Amino acid sequence: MKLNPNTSQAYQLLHNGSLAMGRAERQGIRVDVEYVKKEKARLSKNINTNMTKLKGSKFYKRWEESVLKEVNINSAPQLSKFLYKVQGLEPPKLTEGGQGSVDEETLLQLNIPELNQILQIRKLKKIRDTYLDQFQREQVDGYIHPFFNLHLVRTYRSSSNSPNFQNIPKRDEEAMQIVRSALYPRPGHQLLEVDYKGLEVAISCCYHKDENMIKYVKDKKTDMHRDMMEQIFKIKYNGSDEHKHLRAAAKNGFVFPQFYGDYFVNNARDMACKWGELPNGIFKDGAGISIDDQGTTLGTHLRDNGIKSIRSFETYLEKIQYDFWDNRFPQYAQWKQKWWDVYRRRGFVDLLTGFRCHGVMARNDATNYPIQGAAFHCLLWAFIELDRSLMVDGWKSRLIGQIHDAIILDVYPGELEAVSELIHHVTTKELPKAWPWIIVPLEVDAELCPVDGSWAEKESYKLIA
DNA sequence: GGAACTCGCCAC
DNA sequence: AAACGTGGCGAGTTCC
Repeated sequence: MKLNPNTSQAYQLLHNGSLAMGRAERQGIRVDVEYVKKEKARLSKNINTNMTKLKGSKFYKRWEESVLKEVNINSAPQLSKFLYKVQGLEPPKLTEGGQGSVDEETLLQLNIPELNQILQIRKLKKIRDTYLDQFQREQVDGYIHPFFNLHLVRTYRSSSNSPNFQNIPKRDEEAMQIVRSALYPRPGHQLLEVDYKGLEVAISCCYHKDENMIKYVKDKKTDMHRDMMEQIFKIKYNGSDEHKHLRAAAKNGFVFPQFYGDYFVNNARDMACKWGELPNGIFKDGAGISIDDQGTTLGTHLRDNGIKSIRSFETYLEKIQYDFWDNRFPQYAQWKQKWWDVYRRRGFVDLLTGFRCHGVMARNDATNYPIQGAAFHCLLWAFIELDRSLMVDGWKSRLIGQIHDAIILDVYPGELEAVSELIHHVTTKELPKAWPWIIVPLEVDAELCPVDGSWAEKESYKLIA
């Protein structure tokens, strides 16, 4: 895959982007080194306690007897061999390389207490060895300086390394707390994070111009994921926590994978495993989350509606998939076909931002690359413009990083309001003016940490009053 | 002793 | 007809 900013506009974006990223890299993010050391020690103790417990189990003894050398619970091949060859269990899933998988989803499915213990140890090790270790290793005088690369990704997105600032835990509450509690703004400042809402969906509209999808993006009263939740689970959305959970299941288990090119068989399996009650998925009678005041469970509800097995859920999702592309978003579907045809004829696809993707591509790539790349370029354009503004106007606030569709700043509290307004203006007003091909409104969300507070303490924040 | 590989897992 | 996009990184393993 050849790097090819095909126009001078694209070149300028990379050039100015590199300079802006460089300035953010130089700023860095403060690390509480003492905290990191203490937290690593605490995790180590916790890991040891868990190890001791595990070693006392019959499971572990049987494992020990089956190997010549010492048992290594970090070794996927060793665990796979023990479970599927020695113990003779049926692998619920195979890896890419054809071995019995021992990833989290698989081990949960096997439903063995010792495996859950291994998962707990894995999680703590990940926090300690991937994140805290990295911060300690990479910090200089109490600051890390993550790199933000613009020249490494086939889609013209960015990447980050040393340490990677773009994969800090967020969803898992415990991991999020531990890791983000290590990161701070400069003394007397506060961290601010601004992210585009549904940026890739919005940018996809600029390519395919699907009227129904544009309506979803433009009209705040509509909600694509809520509608899909109602269709997939045959439930009227009521805003309860349980229904929010199902909305997220529809979004992350069907809608987004479909956008990336996945299909109903995988969707059905994933949703049943991830969001259902194991080991029998959402279809076990009486299992799963309750969906109303009477305590009816999702499993029962689906059975009442004729969906009695993963197989029948699959068949049902197949219909929904065809409806999704044939009726709901037909213009998006046509665009995907057209873009693939264009790639096969010419051997490349162009981005709305003046970049060109060459090289061997699979069908999904030809549509995913231009969307992913152009979406990031929106962020990059705003980043450059904000960097310039903050510098020209002599603000004390600084840009310190970027996560594909989000910008992270180190803000001087006295400038918070002015900077907020500037950010809102640049990201949602100036960008669409500069790039007229952006035909849907862009929105941003923000989160703010207390003055001298860590990144774990962020709370939702309105950019403009 | 290091390169290249697999596997697992974190983010968008 | 086919079937999930982009990264970085750690640990284990194999090969040279």
